Amino acid sequence: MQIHVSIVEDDVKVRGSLGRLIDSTEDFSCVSQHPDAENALREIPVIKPQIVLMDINLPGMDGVECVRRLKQLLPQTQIVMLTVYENTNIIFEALTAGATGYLLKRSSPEQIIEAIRDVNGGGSPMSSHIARKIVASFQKVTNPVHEYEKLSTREHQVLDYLAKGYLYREIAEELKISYATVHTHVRHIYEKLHVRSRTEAVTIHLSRRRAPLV
Amino acid sequence: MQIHVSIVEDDVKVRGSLGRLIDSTEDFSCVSQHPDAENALREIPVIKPQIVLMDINLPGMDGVECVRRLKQLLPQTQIVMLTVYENTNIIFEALTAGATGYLLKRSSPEQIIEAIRDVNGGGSPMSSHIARKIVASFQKVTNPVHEYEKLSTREHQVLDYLAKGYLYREIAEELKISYATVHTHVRHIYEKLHVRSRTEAVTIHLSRRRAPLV
DNA sequence: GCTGACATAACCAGTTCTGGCTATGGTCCG
DNA sequence: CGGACCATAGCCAGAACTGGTTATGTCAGC
Repeated sequence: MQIHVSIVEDDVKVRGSLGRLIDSTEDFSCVSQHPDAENALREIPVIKPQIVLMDINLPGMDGVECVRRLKQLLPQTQIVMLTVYENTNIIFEALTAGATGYLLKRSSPEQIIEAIRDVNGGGSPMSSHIARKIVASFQKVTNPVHEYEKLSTREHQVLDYLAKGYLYREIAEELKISYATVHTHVRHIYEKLHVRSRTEAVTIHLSRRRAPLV
Repeated sequence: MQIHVSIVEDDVKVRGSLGRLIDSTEDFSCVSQHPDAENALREIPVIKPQIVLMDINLPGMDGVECVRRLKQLLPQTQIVMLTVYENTNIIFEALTAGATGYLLKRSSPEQIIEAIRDVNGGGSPMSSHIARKIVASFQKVTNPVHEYEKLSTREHQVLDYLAKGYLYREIAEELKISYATVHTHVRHIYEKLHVRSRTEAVTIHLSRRRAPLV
Protein backbone atom coordinates (compact mmCIF):
# COMPACT_ATOMS: atom_id res chain seq x y z
CA MET A 1 0.00 0.00 0.00
CA GLN A 2 1.15 3.46 -0.87
CA ILE A 3 2.21 6.10 1.60
CA HIS A 4 0.01 9.17 1.30
CA VAL A 5 1.80 12.47 1.64
CA SER A 6 0.42 16.02 1.87
CA ILE A 7 2.48 19.15 1.34
CA VAL A 8 2.03 22.53 3.00
CA GLU A 9 4.25 25.11 1.33
CA ASP A 10 3.53 28.61 0.06
CA ASP A 11 6.18 28.69 -2.68
CA VAL A 12 4.48 27.19 -5.71
CA LYS A 13 7.75 26.09 -7.30
CA VAL A 14 9.02 24.30 -4.22
CA ARG A 15 5.58 22.77 -3.69
CA GLY A 16 5.46 21.53 -7.27
CA SER A 17 8.87 19.96 -7.27
CA LEU A 18 8.25 18.27 -3.93
CA GLY A 19 4.99 16.88 -5.25
CA ARG A 20 6.64 15.57 -8.39
CA LEU A 21 9.45 14.08 -6.38
CA ILE A 22 7.00 12.19 -4.20
CA ASP A 23 4.77 11.02 -7.04
CA SER A 24 7.80 9.83 -8.98
CA THR A 25 8.65 7.51 -6.13
CA GLU A 26 7.25 4.01 -6.39
CA ASP A 27 5.37 3.59 -3.15
CA PHE A 28 4.61 7.26 -2.42
CA SER A 29 1.68 9.35 -3.46
CA CYS A 30 1.23 13.08 -3.03
CA VAL A 31 -2.43 13.28 -2.15
CA SER A 32 -2.73 17.04 -1.62
CA GLN A 33 -0.91 20.33 -1.69
CA HIS A 34 -1.71 23.41 0.41
CA PRO A 35 -0.40 26.95 -0.01
CA ASP A 36 -1.06 28.05 3.58
CA ALA A 37 -1.85 26.86 7.09
CA GLU A 38 -5.52 27.79 6.95
CA ASN A 39 -6.06 25.74 3.83
CA ALA A 40 -4.11 22.85 5.31
CA LEU A 41 -6.13 22.82 8.54
CA ARG A 42 -9.35 22.78 6.54
CA GLU A 43 -8.46 20.05 4.06
CA ILE A 44 -5.89 17.74 5.61
CA PRO A 45 -8.22 16.41 8.36
CA VAL A 46 -10.49 15.21 5.56
CA ILE A 47 -7.73 13.68 3.48
CA LYS A 48 -5.96 12.03 6.40
CA PRO A 49 -2.53 11.43 4.88
CA GLN A 50 0.04 9.41 6.77
CA ILE A 51 2.71 12.05 6.32
CA VAL A 52 2.68 15.83 6.04
CA LEU A 53 5.60 17.89 4.84
CA MET A 54 5.20 21.31 6.40
CA ASP A 55 7.09 24.49 5.63
CA ILE A 56 7.95 26.45 8.75
CA ASN A 57 7.42 29.82 7.16
CA LEU A 58 3.97 30.32 5.86
CA PRO A 59 2.00 33.49 5.19
CA GLY A 60 -0.52 34.13 7.96
CA MET A 61 -0.37 31.36 10.54
CA ASP A 62 3.10 29.89 10.70
CA GLY A 63 4.05 26.26 10.30
CA VAL A 64 4.62 25.67 14.00
CA GLU A 65 1.15 26.77 15.01
CA CYS A 66 -0.27 24.76 12.13
CA VAL A 67 1.49 21.64 13.41
CA ARG A 68 0.11 22.20 16.88
CA ARG A 69 -3.47 22.29 15.63
CA LEU A 70 -3.08 19.58 13.05
CA LYS A 71 -1.59 17.19 15.58
CA GLN A 72 -4.63 17.66 17.81
CA LEU A 73 -6.93 16.76 14.95
CA LEU A 74 -4.79 13.94 13.56
CA PRO A 75 -2.57 12.47 16.25
CA GLN A 76 -1.59 9.56 14.01
CA THR A 77 -0.26 11.74 11.22
CA GLN A 78 3.47 12.25 11.16
CA ILE A 79 4.64 15.74 10.32
CA VAL A 80 8.05 16.58 8.93
CA MET A 81 9.07 20.22 9.03
CA LEU A 82 10.87 21.77 6.11
CA THR A 83 12.98 24.86 6.57
CA VAL A 84 15.69 26.76 4.82
CA TYR A 85 17.49 27.76 7.98
CA GLU A 86 18.37 26.34 11.35
CA ASN A 87 16.86 28.38 14.12
CA THR A 88 17.20 26.53 17.38
CA ASN A 89 14.18 28.16 18.96
CA ILE A 90 11.88 27.31 16.09
CA ILE A 91 13.19 23.77 15.88
CA PHE A 92 12.39 23.32 19.53
CA GLU A 93 8.95 24.86 19.19
CA ALA A 94 8.10 22.71 16.20
CA LEU A 95 9.08 19.55 18.03
CA THR A 96 7.11 20.39 21.15
CA ALA A 97 4.21 21.31 18.89
CA GLY A 98 4.25 17.78 17.54
CA ALA A 99 6.55 17.58 14.54
CA THR A 100 8.34 14.29 14.12
CA GLY A 101 11.18 15.23 11.80
CA TYR A 102 13.00 18.25 10.68
CA LEU A 103 14.62 18.67 7.30
CA LEU A 104 16.55 21.38 5.53
CA LYS A 105 15.18 22.38 2.16
CA ARG A 106 18.63 22.11 0.68
CA SER A 107 18.53 18.38 1.37
CA SER A 108 18.87 16.24 -1.74
CA PRO A 109 15.79 14.55 -3.25
CA GLU A 110 17.18 11.22 -2.08
CA GLN A 111 17.47 12.51 1.47
CA ILE A 112 13.91 13.81 1.43
CA ILE A 113 12.52 10.52 0.18
CA GLU A 114 14.60 8.68 2.71
CA ALA A 115 13.28 10.93 5.46
CA ILE A 116 9.66 10.26 4.56
CA ARG A 117 10.34 6.54 4.54
CA ASP A 118 12.07 6.89 7.87
CA VAL A 119 9.16 8.73 9.48
CA ASN A 120 6.73 6.17 8.14
CA GLY A 121 8.89 3.47 9.66
CA GLY A 122 8.73 5.05 13.08
CA GLY A 123 11.91 7.09 12.79
CA SER A 124 12.57 10.73 13.38
CA PRO A 125 14.65 12.02 10.51
CA MET A 126 16.72 15.13 10.75
CA SER A 127 20.05 16.28 9.49
CA SER A 128 22.85 15.51 11.88
CA HIS A 129 23.46 19.19 12.13
CA ILE A 130 19.94 19.77 13.31
CA ALA A 131 20.03 16.76 15.60
CA ARG A 132 22.85 18.32 17.50
CA LYS A 133 20.92 21.56 17.82
CA ILE A 134 17.98 19.72 19.23
CA VAL A 135 20.02 17.98 21.82
CA ALA A 136 21.55 21.32 22.62
CA SER A 137 18.15 22.93 22.93
CA PHE A 138 16.99 20.36 25.40
CA GLN A 139 20.15 20.76 27.41
CA LYS A 140 19.63 24.48 27.31
CA VAL A 141 16.06 24.24 28.50
CA THR A 142 16.61 21.66 31.17
CA ASN A 143 19.87 23.02 32.46
CA PRO A 144 20.51 26.58 31.36
CA VAL A 145 22.64 27.90 34.19
CA HIS A 146 25.02 25.02 34.54
CA GLU A 147 26.50 25.49 31.09
CA TYR A 148 27.29 29.11 31.66
CA GLU A 149 29.17 28.27 34.82
CA LYS A 150 31.33 25.88 32.85
CA LEU A 151 33.09 28.64 30.97
CA SER A 152 36.76 28.81 31.80
CA THR A 153 38.39 31.97 33.11
CA ARG A 154 39.76 32.86 29.72
CA GLU A 155 36.45 32.19 28.03
CA HIS A 156 34.72 34.53 30.48
CA GLN A 157 37.23 37.23 29.65
CA VAL A 158 36.66 36.79 25.95
CA LEU A 159 32.91 36.86 26.45
CA ASP A 160 33.28 40.13 28.32
CA TYR A 161 34.93 41.66 25.30
CA LEU A 162 32.40 40.13 22.96
CA ALA A 163 29.70 41.84 24.99
CA LYS A 164 31.45 45.17 24.60
CA GLY A 165 31.34 44.75 20.84
CA TYR A 166 35.07 44.26 20.32
CA LEU A 167 36.20 42.60 17.12
CA TYR A 168 38.16 39.35 17.40
CA ARG A 169 41.18 41.32 16.26
CA GLU A 170 40.73 43.84 19.06
CA ILE A 171 40.21 41.16 21.68
CA ALA A 172 43.40 39.50 20.52
CA GLU A 173 45.28 42.76 20.99
CA GLU A 174 43.80 43.38 24.41
CA LEU A 175 44.62 39.92 25.70
CA LYS A 176 47.93 39.66 23.85
CA ILE A 177 46.97 36.44 22.14
CA SER A 178 46.48 35.59 18.49
CA TYR A 179 43.37 36.07 16.44
CA ALA A 180 43.16 32.30 15.99
CA THR A 181 43.07 31.76 19.73
CA VAL A 182 40.27 34.25 20.18
CA HIS A 183 38.46 32.38 17.46
CA THR A 184 38.95 29.11 19.30
CA HIS A 185 37.73 30.55 22.59
CA VAL A 186 34.65 31.95 20.91
CA ARG A 187 33.85 28.59 19.38
CA HIS A 188 34.15 26.94 22.79
CA ILE A 189 31.93 29.59 24.36
CA TYR A 190 29.25 29.02 21.73
CA GLU A 191 29.42 25.29 22.24
CA LYS A 192 29.05 25.58 25.99
CA LEU A 193 26.22 28.06 25.81
CA HIS A 194 24.55 26.25 22.91
CA VAL A 195 24.28 29.33 20.77
CA ARG A 196 25.26 30.22 17.23
CA SER A 197 26.06 33.88 17.40
CA ARG A 198 27.66 36.59 19.41
CA THR A 199 24.36 38.25 20.18
CA GLU A 200 22.86 35.11 21.70
CA ALA A 201 25.95 34.56 23.80
CA VAL A 202 25.98 38.15 24.99
CA THR A 203 22.30 38.02 25.88
CA ILE A 204 22.93 35.06 28.16
CA HIS A 205 26.00 36.75 29.56
CA LEU A 206 24.18 39.97 30.41
CA SER A 207 21.24 38.17 31.97
CA ARG A 208 23.56 36.02 34.07
CA ARG A 209 25.47 38.98 35.38
CA ARG A 210 22.30 40.40 36.85
CA ALA A 211 20.73 37.17 37.99
CA PRO A 212 23.23 36.29 40.76
CA LEU A 213 22.09 39.33 42.71
CA VAL A 214 18.68 37.80 43.16
CA MET B 1 63.82 75.62 13.49
CA GLN B 2 63.06 71.94 13.22
CA ILE B 3 60.06 70.21 14.71
CA HIS B 4 61.15 67.55 17.20
CA VAL B 5 59.13 64.36 17.11
CA SER B 6 59.20 61.34 19.41
CA ILE B 7 57.69 57.98 18.57
CA VAL B 8 56.13 55.47 20.97
CA GLU B 9 55.46 52.21 19.17
CA ASP B 10 56.19 48.62 20.09
CA ASP B 11 56.50 47.23 16.58
CA VAL B 12 60.11 47.77 15.61
CA LYS B 13 59.38 47.82 11.89
CA VAL B 14 56.62 50.38 12.13
CA ARG B 15 58.75 52.44 14.51
CA GLY B 16 61.68 52.36 12.15
CA SER B 17 59.76 53.40 9.08
CA LEU B 18 58.01 56.19 10.92
CA GLY B 19 61.35 57.45 12.17
CA ARG B 20 62.87 57.36 8.70
CA LEU B 21 59.82 59.08 7.25
CA ILE B 22 60.13 61.90 9.75
CA ASP B 23 63.88 62.31 9.39
CA SER B 24 63.56 62.33 5.62
CA THR B 25 61.34 65.37 5.88
CA GLU B 26 63.09 68.74 5.65
CA ASP B 27 61.96 70.50 8.81
CA PHE B 28 61.25 67.43 10.96
CA SER B 29 63.53 65.50 13.24
CA CYS B 30 62.83 62.25 15.02
CA VAL B 31 64.51 62.86 18.36
CA SER B 32 63.62 59.60 20.10
CA GLN B 33 61.89 56.26 19.77
CA HIS B 34 60.30 54.25 22.56
CA PRO B 35 59.11 50.63 22.48
CA ASP B 36 56.68 50.97 25.39
CA ALA B 37 54.80 53.39 27.63
CA GLU B 38 57.10 52.96 30.60
CA ASN B 39 60.15 53.85 28.56
CA ALA B 40 58.33 56.80 27.01
CA LEU B 41 57.27 58.22 30.38
CA ARG B 42 60.83 57.98 31.62
CA GLU B 43 62.57 59.55 28.65
CA ILE B 44 60.18 61.87 26.86
CA PRO B 45 59.92 64.37 29.75
CA VAL B 46 63.69 64.83 29.47
CA ILE B 47 63.71 65.16 25.69
CA LYS B 48 60.71 67.48 25.52
CA PRO B 49 59.70 67.04 21.88
CA GLN B 50 57.00 69.23 20.38
CA ILE B 51 55.15 66.26 18.97
CA VAL B 52 54.67 62.65 20.07
CA LEU B 53 53.30 59.93 17.84
CA MET B 54 51.78 57.36 20.16
CA ASP B 55 50.53 53.89 19.32
CA ILE B 56 47.29 53.03 21.08
CA ASN B 57 48.20 49.43 21.68
CA LEU B 58 51.32 48.98 23.69
CA PRO B 59 52.49 46.07 25.79
CA GLY B 60 51.93 46.76 29.48
CA MET B 61 50.47 50.22 29.96
CA ASP B 62 48.36 51.16 26.97
CA GLY B 63 48.71 54.27 24.86
CA VAL B 64 45.72 56.03 26.37
CA GLU B 65 47.03 55.83 29.91
CA CYS B 66 50.45 56.88 28.67
CA VAL B 67 48.92 59.99 27.07
CA ARG B 68 47.14 60.85 30.29
CA ARG B 69 50.37 60.79 32.28
CA LEU B 70 52.53 62.39 29.63
CA LYS B 71 50.13 65.28 29.19
CA GLN B 72 50.36 66.02 32.90
CA LEU B 73 54.14 66.18 32.69
CA LEU B 74 54.31 68.03 29.37
CA PRO B 75 51.14 70.03 28.78
CA GLN B 76 52.70 71.82 25.81
CA THR B 77 53.49 68.65 23.92
CA GLN B 78 51.03 67.65 21.26
CA ILE B 79 50.25 63.97 21.03
CA VAL B 80 48.93 62.23 17.94
CA MET B 81 47.52 58.74 18.40
CA LEU B 82 48.22 56.04 15.88
CA THR B 83 45.98 53.06 15.56
CA VAL B 84 45.16 50.31 13.15
CA TYR B 85 41.49 50.22 13.93
CA GLU B 86 38.68 52.59 14.75
CA ASN B 87 37.23 51.88 18.13
CA THR B 88 34.96 54.71 19.14
CA ASN B 89 35.43 54.15 22.85
CA ILE B 90 39.17 54.26 22.65
CA ILE B 91 39.15 57.28 20.39
CA PHE B 92 37.04 59.08 22.93
CA GLU B 93 39.21 58.02 25.83
CA ALA B 94 42.38 59.08 24.06
CA LEU B 95 40.99 62.52 23.34
CA THR B 96 39.78 63.09 26.89
CA ALA B 97 43.15 61.85 28.08
CA GLY B 98 44.79 64.63 26.13
CA ALA B 99 45.55 63.48 22.61
CA THR B 100 45.28 66.14 19.95
CA GLY B 101 45.01 64.08 16.81
CA TYR B 102 44.11 60.62 15.75
CA LEU B 103 45.49 58.84 12.72
CA LEU B 104 45.06 55.46 11.15
CA LYS B 105 48.26 53.56 10.56
CA ARG B 106 47.18 52.82 7.04
CA SER B 107 47.43 56.54 6.30
CA SER B 108 49.91 57.41 3.56
CA PRO B 109 53.32 58.89 4.44
CA GLU B 110 52.15 62.20 3.02
CA GLN B 111 49.11 62.20 5.27
CA ILE B 112 51.20 61.42 8.32
CA ILE B 113 53.62 64.24 7.60
CA GLU B 114 50.73 66.56 6.88
CA ALA B 115 49.14 65.58 10.18
CA ILE B 116 52.26 66.40 12.16
CA ARG B 117 52.52 69.75 10.44
CA ASP B 118 48.87 70.33 11.18
CA VAL B 119 49.21 69.58 14.88
CA ASN B 120 52.25 71.83 15.12
CA GLY B 121 50.23 74.59 13.48
CA GLY B 122 47.49 74.30 16.08
CA GLY B 123 45.28 71.88 14.18
CA SER B 124 43.76 68.61 15.19
CA PRO B 125 44.29 66.12 12.40
CA MET B 126 42.24 63.04 11.99
CA SER B 127 40.83 61.05 9.15
CA SER B 128 37.39 62.19 8.11
CA HIS B 129 36.13 58.78 8.97
CA ILE B 130 37.41 59.15 12.50
CA ALA B 131 36.18 62.72 12.74
CA ARG B 132 32.68 61.50 12.19
CA LYS B 133 33.08 58.88 14.87
CA ILE B 134 34.24 61.51 17.32
CA VAL B 135 31.31 63.74 16.62
CA ALA B 136 29.11 60.71 17.04
CA SER B 137 30.79 59.84 20.32
CA PHE B 138 30.16 63.25 21.71
CA GLN B 139 26.58 63.14 20.61
CA LYS B 140 26.31 59.75 22.20
CA VAL B 141 27.77 60.92 25.49
CA THR B 142 25.91 64.18 25.69
CA ASN B 143 22.62 62.89 24.41
CA PRO B 144 22.39 59.16 24.58
CA VAL B 145 18.68 58.63 25.08
CA HIS B 146 17.42 61.04 22.49
CA GLU B 147 18.91 59.08 19.60
CA TYR B 148 17.34 55.85 20.71
CA GLU B 149 13.93 57.46 20.85
CA LYS B 150 14.35 58.54 17.25
CA LEU B 151 14.11 55.01 15.94
CA SER B 152 11.04 54.52 13.79
CA THR B 153 8.47 51.84 14.55
CA ARG B 154 9.88 49.54 11.94
CA GLU B 155 13.41 50.09 13.14
CA HIS B 156 12.37 49.19 16.67
CA GLN B 157 10.84 45.99 15.39
CA VAL B 158 13.98 45.09 13.52
CA LEU B 159 16.09 45.87 16.57
CA ASP B 160 13.90 43.54 18.60
CA TYR B 161 14.74 40.73 16.24
CA LEU B 162 18.40 41.67 16.17
CA ALA B 163 18.41 41.35 19.95
CA LYS B 164 16.95 37.88 19.68
CA GLY B 165 19.83 36.87 17.45
CA TYR B 166 17.80 36.45 14.27
CA LEU B 167 19.66 36.54 10.98
CA TYR B 168 18.75 39.27 8.50
CA ARG B 169 17.25 36.56 6.38
CA GLU B 170 15.04 35.39 9.24
CA ILE B 171 13.96 38.91 10.12
CA ALA B 172 13.00 39.44 6.50
CA GLU B 173 10.84 36.34 6.60
CA GLU B 174 9.19 37.30 9.87
CA LEU B 175 8.34 40.80 8.70
CA LYS B 176 7.55 39.74 5.13
CA ILE B 177 10.01 42.20 3.66
CA SER B 178 13.17 41.66 1.62
CA TYR B 179 16.63 41.00 2.92
CA ALA B 180 17.76 44.29 1.40
CA THR B 181 15.20 46.21 3.39
CA VAL B 182 16.26 44.62 6.63
CA HIS B 183 19.77 45.62 5.71
CA THR B 184 18.66 49.20 5.17
CA HIS B 185 16.81 49.33 8.49
CA VAL B 186 19.84 47.96 10.29
CA ARG B 187 22.08 50.61 8.78
CA HIS B 188 19.67 53.32 9.88
CA ILE B 189 19.54 51.87 13.37
CA TYR B 190 23.32 51.88 13.60
CA GLU B 191 23.48 55.46 12.38
CA LYS B 192 20.95 56.65 14.90
CA LEU B 193 22.53 54.80 17.80
CA HIS B 194 26.07 55.64 16.67
CA VAL B 195 27.27 52.09 16.78
CA ARG B 196 29.04 49.80 14.36
CA SER B 197 27.74 46.38 15.23
CA ARG B 198 24.76 44.37 16.24
CA THR B 199 26.12 43.73 19.70
CA GLU B 200 26.53 47.42 20.48
CA ALA B 201 23.04 48.18 19.23
CA VAL B 202 21.55 45.35 21.24
CA THR B 203 23.37 46.43 24.38
CA ILE B 204 21.79 49.86 24.12
CA HIS B 205 18.46 48.31 23.34
CA LEU B 206 18.50 46.01 26.34
CA SER B 207 19.60 48.74 28.72
CA ARG B 208 16.85 51.04 27.47
CA ARG B 209 14.18 48.46 27.93
CA ARG B 210 15.02 48.19 31.59
CA ALA B 211 15.69 51.83 32.29
CA PRO B 212 12.14 53.17 31.79
CA LEU B 213 11.03 51.14 34.80
CA VAL B 214 13.12 53.32 37.07
C1' DG C 1 2.63 71.31 -3.82
C1' DC C 2 6.95 70.75 -1.62
C1' DT C 3 9.79 68.92 2.15
C1' DG C 4 11.12 65.54 5.24
C1' DA C 5 10.75 61.20 7.25
C1' DC C 6 9.73 56.48 6.48
C1' DA C 7 9.54 51.98 4.32
C1' DT C 8 10.74 49.58 0.70
C1' DA C 9 14.51 47.54 -2.44
C1' DA C 10 18.91 46.66 -4.86
C1' DC C 11 24.13 46.62 -5.98
C1' DC C 12 28.81 46.19 -4.69
C1' DA C 13 33.03 45.62 -2.06
C1' DG C 14 35.17 44.58 1.89
C1' DT C 15 35.36 42.73 6.45
C1' DT C 16 34.02 39.75 10.02
C1' DC C 17 32.14 35.77 11.86
C1' DT C 18 30.97 30.84 12.10
C1' DG C 19 32.16 26.15 12.15
C1' DG C 20 34.58 22.24 10.40
C1' DC C 21 39.52 20.45 11.27
C1' DT C 22 44.13 19.56 13.57
C1' DA C 23 47.79 20.24 16.88
C1' DT C 24 50.97 21.27 20.90
C1' DG C 25 52.09 22.00 25.65
C1' DG C 26 50.64 22.57 30.41
C1' DT C 27 48.06 21.18 34.61
C1' DC C 28 45.47 18.52 37.62
C1' DC C 29 43.38 14.35 39.23
C1' DG C 30 42.70 9.55 39.96
C1' DC D 1 50.79 7.30 33.81
C1' DG D 2 46.51 8.16 31.24
C1' DG D 3 42.53 11.13 30.66
C1' DA D 4 40.26 15.48 30.87
C1' DC D 5 40.45 20.14 30.58
C1' DC D 6 42.58 24.35 29.29
C1' DA D 7 45.13 27.83 26.55
C1' DT D 8 47.35 28.43 22.68
C1' DA D 9 47.44 28.54 17.36
C1' DG D 10 46.74 27.56 12.57
C1' DC D 11 43.97 26.38 7.97
C1' DC D 12 39.93 26.55 5.18
C1' DA D 13 35.30 27.45 3.23
C1' DG D 14 31.20 29.47 3.41
C1' DA D 15 27.84 32.51 5.55
C1' DA D 16 26.76 36.80 7.48
C1' DC D 17 27.48 41.46 8.35
C1' DT D 18 28.96 46.37 7.45
C1' DG D 19 29.01 50.54 4.79
C1' DG D 20 28.47 53.43 0.79
C1' DT D 21 25.28 54.51 -2.81
C1' DT D 22 21.02 54.95 -5.32
C1' DA D 23 16.05 54.78 -6.06
C1' DT D 24 10.93 54.56 -5.60
C1' DG D 25 6.49 55.40 -3.45
C1' DT D 26 3.86 57.02 0.51
C1' DC D 27 2.25 60.02 3.89
C1' DA D 28 2.16 63.94 7.17
C1' DG D 29 2.66 68.69 7.75
C1' DC D 30 3.53 73.32 6.33
